[in-house]
Formats: sequence, structure tokens, C-alpha cells
Amino acid sequence: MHTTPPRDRRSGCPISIALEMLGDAWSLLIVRDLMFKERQTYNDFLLGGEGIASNILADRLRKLADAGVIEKRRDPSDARRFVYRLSDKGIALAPVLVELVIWSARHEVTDAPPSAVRAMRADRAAFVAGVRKRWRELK
Amino acid sequence: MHTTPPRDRRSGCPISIALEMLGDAWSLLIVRDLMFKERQTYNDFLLGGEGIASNILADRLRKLADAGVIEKRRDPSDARRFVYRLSDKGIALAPVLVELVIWSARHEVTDAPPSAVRAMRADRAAFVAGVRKRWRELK
DNA sequence: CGGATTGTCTTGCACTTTGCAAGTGATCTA
DNA sequence: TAGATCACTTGCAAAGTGCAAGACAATCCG
Repeated sequence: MHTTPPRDRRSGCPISIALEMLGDAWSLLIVRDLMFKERQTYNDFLLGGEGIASNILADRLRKLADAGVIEKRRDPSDARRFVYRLSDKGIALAPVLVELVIWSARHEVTDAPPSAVRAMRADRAAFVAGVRKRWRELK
Repeated sequence: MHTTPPRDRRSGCPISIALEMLGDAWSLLIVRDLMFKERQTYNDFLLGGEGIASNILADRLRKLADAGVIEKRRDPSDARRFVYRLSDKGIALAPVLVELVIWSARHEVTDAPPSAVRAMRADRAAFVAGVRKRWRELK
């Protein structure tokens, strides 16, 4: 808990602090890939997603790791490759992303599977618990 | 509901769509000011917050209004002034911000009042209902 | 009424960040 | 061992950001 010391921040507001880590167009998409999709390598993020540039991706991965949201490990089965994983702090973002999906699905036209959105809305805690379980088993 | 037609988006993912609206360093701070603080005018945002530049503020207010998250009205009691308010779509972001506060307060060093954070954690739905009630009465 | 003030932006400009294309070097595979 | 794969890195143009100053309308004050 409290993995980062209070650096030079624009304010102590929890929302502001969170946005200094995650407030950009790409960081939360990487977290999403790690949380809900099978993606966990540099190329997965680069090719599978919304078209992030390679230099930006490298920068965001480094910043997310610095912030303690993700962890980087060498793939034991292929030393060229790194495997990225959500840390405890990272998986703890699940409720935020779930609420964001619910909000977006309600107020925008999205391609979120309605059954999944319904499951989230029906029992947020259960849905988050399921996400967390999958994550734990992926270790 | 679905206030915006599906424009040219990088993907149909609900998280991606939300980030195209809110994924920057400032937009959610404006929403926060409107949701949790008393701020509702241009100068309130400009002076009270984390030091947003005036041109960026004007740009974000316009984009948030375009996205249907906030509404802009003339202040009846002072015609120089505009009053910004959260729309239905905007106040619906309350659960997202509440989860973000809970996450940030747990994993970073913040100046969030512990009693408020405890209240959020103890009963998210009740807390959100309170936020929504204040908003409704502010109309 | 008229000048000073307030409130909401807009403009100009330097600086930073982003996006694209093209490398680079280590590792793996045939 | 040669070619492919992987995770970046570099160079450069374009876009976005931050700061200071100004524009302009509405309001307040004497």
C-alpha cells in the first residue's frame, strides 16, 4: 500500500494524483488489455489494440511500471520476450474500469457485449471478484 | 441516452470511447470540481484548482459540453458569468470518480479526508446517491 | 453617465509531447 | 548459420501545452 512516496504533485487530491498516473489517452487501455484481454506482451499491445505508436507504448509501459501499476518479467520460455502483468495495485483498478464500462455502455454507442454489461451492472462486486480470480490464477 | 452518434473512433471499446472524451490530465478534474466542490464558473476552475491554463480550460469546457457531459448557461444574476453544470451523463460519472478516489486513497498518499473515504467504501451506492441528491437540488 | 473592474475567453510564442517510419541488437528457429 | 522475431530506440515533423498578454462584453461604482 502507498507504494509511491508523495513526489512533487500538483495537489494532494486523490483524483488528481490518479490522473497524473493514468490521465492520458493510452495508459488505461494497457491496463484494460491486461485485465480483460489476453494481451501481455509488447507486441500484443502494439498490434492488438487501438494503434498506439511504439515509442509511446514503451514510454507508458515504463511509467506504469514506475508507478507500480504493472510488473515486467522476462518470459522464461523465450528470453527475447517480456511479460507484463498487473500488480496488486493494478488489479485494484478493476472497479474503476468496470464503472467506466457501465457508464460508457449506457451513454455512448459501444460494441461492449450487452450480456457482459448486464452482468457488471447486476452485481459489480461479483464481476470484480471474477476478474480478480482470473488474474490470480494467471500468476 | 447515447447522446453522441458513433463518430470516427479508434475502436468501439467502451473504455477507449470514454478515454477519447475524458482521457487527459484535466477533464476529470473539471468534473470533480462540479461534482464534489462548489466550483461552477470559469474562474472557479481557473483559480481554485491545480493550475490549469486558461486556453486549455476553455478548450476542455467546450469539449466536455460537446460530449454532453456538462452544460453551459448564463448566470441569471450576473450576465457576465456562465454557470457550468453536470448533465445527467456527467453526474453518472459519480461511481467512476468514487472508485478512483477509493483506489487512490488506498494506494497513494493523498489528502482525502479518511472519514469520507470510509463512507465511500462502506456503502458506495449510498455515497453516490448522496452526491446525486446534492446535484439534483442544485438545479 | 463614464471609467474602472470583472469574467470569459483568444492570441502569440516557446516548449513539450505525439505519431510515424526507419533502424538496432539480442534471441530464436529452421 | 541465415533469416525471422521481439522489444524497443531514434529522427523528425506535426500537434498539443503552458504562460503572458490582450480582447471584449457586462457590471459595478462614484
